[in-house]
Amino acid sequence: MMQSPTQNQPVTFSSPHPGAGGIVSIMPNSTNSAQMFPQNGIYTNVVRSTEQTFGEVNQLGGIFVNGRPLPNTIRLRIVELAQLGIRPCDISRQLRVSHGCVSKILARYNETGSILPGAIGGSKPRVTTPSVVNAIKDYKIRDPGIFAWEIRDRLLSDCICDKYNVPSVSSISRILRNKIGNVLHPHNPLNPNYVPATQECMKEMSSGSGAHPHPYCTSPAAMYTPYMMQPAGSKQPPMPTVPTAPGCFRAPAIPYPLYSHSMSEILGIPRFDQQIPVTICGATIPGTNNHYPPHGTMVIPNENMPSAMSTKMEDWSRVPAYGVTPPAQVTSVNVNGSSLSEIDKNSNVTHENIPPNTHSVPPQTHSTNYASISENNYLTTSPVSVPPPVSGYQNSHPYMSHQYGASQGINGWHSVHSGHGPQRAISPHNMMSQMTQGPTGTIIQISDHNKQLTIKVRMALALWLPSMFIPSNSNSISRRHPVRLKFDNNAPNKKPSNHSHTTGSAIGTATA
DNA sequence: CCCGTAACGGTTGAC
DNA sequence: GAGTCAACCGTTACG
Repeated sequence: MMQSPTQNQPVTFSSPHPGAGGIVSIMPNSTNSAQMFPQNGIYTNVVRSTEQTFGEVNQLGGIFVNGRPLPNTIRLRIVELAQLGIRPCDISRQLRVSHGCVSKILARYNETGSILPGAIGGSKPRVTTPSVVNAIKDYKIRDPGIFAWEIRDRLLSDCICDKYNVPSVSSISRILRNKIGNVLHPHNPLNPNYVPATQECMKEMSSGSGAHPHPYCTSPAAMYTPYMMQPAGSKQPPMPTVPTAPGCFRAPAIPYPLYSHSMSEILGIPRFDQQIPVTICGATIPGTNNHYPPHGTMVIPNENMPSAMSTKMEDWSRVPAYGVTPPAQVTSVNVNGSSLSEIDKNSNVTHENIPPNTHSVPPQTHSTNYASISENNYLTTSPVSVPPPVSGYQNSHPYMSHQYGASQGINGWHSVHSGHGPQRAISPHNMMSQMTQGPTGTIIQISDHNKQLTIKVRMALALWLPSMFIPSNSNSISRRHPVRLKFDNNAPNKKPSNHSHTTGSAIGTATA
């Protein structure tokens, strides 16, 4: 009964597989159709082909990826159901998520207010941040005889560090030995007993010898190396240059450790976790600090956001809907009635390319299918009449990743904004993040017209997520989304098998 | 039966 | 680039 409208069309994937040349186009046929298109939202014959790689079935019949977080949609649904008074055991059964996981997610939510999973991987954050090092340097300059343990005490008493991130005495000693020592050099201007460098010193520096056998080398280059100059061949990127913007409209220089060699930073786009407060004539612009705390709540005020949830929403744009980045993208999707592939042959949607989002879109009823959980907990779909979109946006599936506008751009996973209507540019990179929320969901909108942020529609998730979670109230979907993904209602209404679907689906097909 | 939690095997990313 | 390590994940079993 349910059949994708794209089922008669080739499905184009943007495959990360190098041998695929980046793009894979697959025409559905009798052998791969079950994997490419959901049957009642379920991908049949998928676990068998992909369970070696990812996708397992728990005791409740739910699909999970070992080691990876549940989709945000399910995490949100768990919290929503709990707030409706549904018992955790019932939530567990309904969503086919283990009760331990439900318990953990709810406990985390109650404790932190966040439904997002924690930061996976990586190392502990460094305690010897530039500010701490500078403070230590300052202490040492003011009192050259100060002991490391005294510095440690002062870091605490001056509230530069707390008991959790204060460096150890040995760390302070190492900093003093490796980084602070040259500050006390008599030729260093930071030294209270500063002695101007001699001509010989300057000559030595300009000679390009570059060899600094010890931190008290007379070369000024050595003196300033850790903080002022990057030695030749240093892996540290150079200190960012001061922007050329007018002084009253200028982001402060970012300490160089925040910079990396990522594509987005090469292009000058800050990471979402970068803390870049922007000031205009001395006043900090609210919302321009895109800092993303590990479990923090990034609250973007919006008048449409119910107060009960407004303080609980995070920056969804940064998190893939299933934790793992889908290895394939289906880009032949309908965008506001037009095939995406028609809009952009390269599978990228730019803001400029998206059809205008006119607020004069007449009220219309979509025949878009939205899946729902039936009483017997089988996943079914049914046509749902969707109210006219607010402000002309067309929504995607209510519980697929695009509900939150999550898509992956050059800066990781971004939310999607069609780029119509007034764009409020922000500094430093004209990125705007706006979060709105419907009755059960949230949309983040980010636009970046300076960088012409491209959007790759993750159809693989779009196809899969409806089978992972389905709202009980299809009318409660949020309706603002620039990309409309239509699910035809011609697919056969087939009773799903517990072991017949996983996240693989089109992904495995595309990467095969 | 429900719920909290430790153990387990797995993934991830910084170092 | 591979290895190590410590964080996280969801499932499972136990009390």
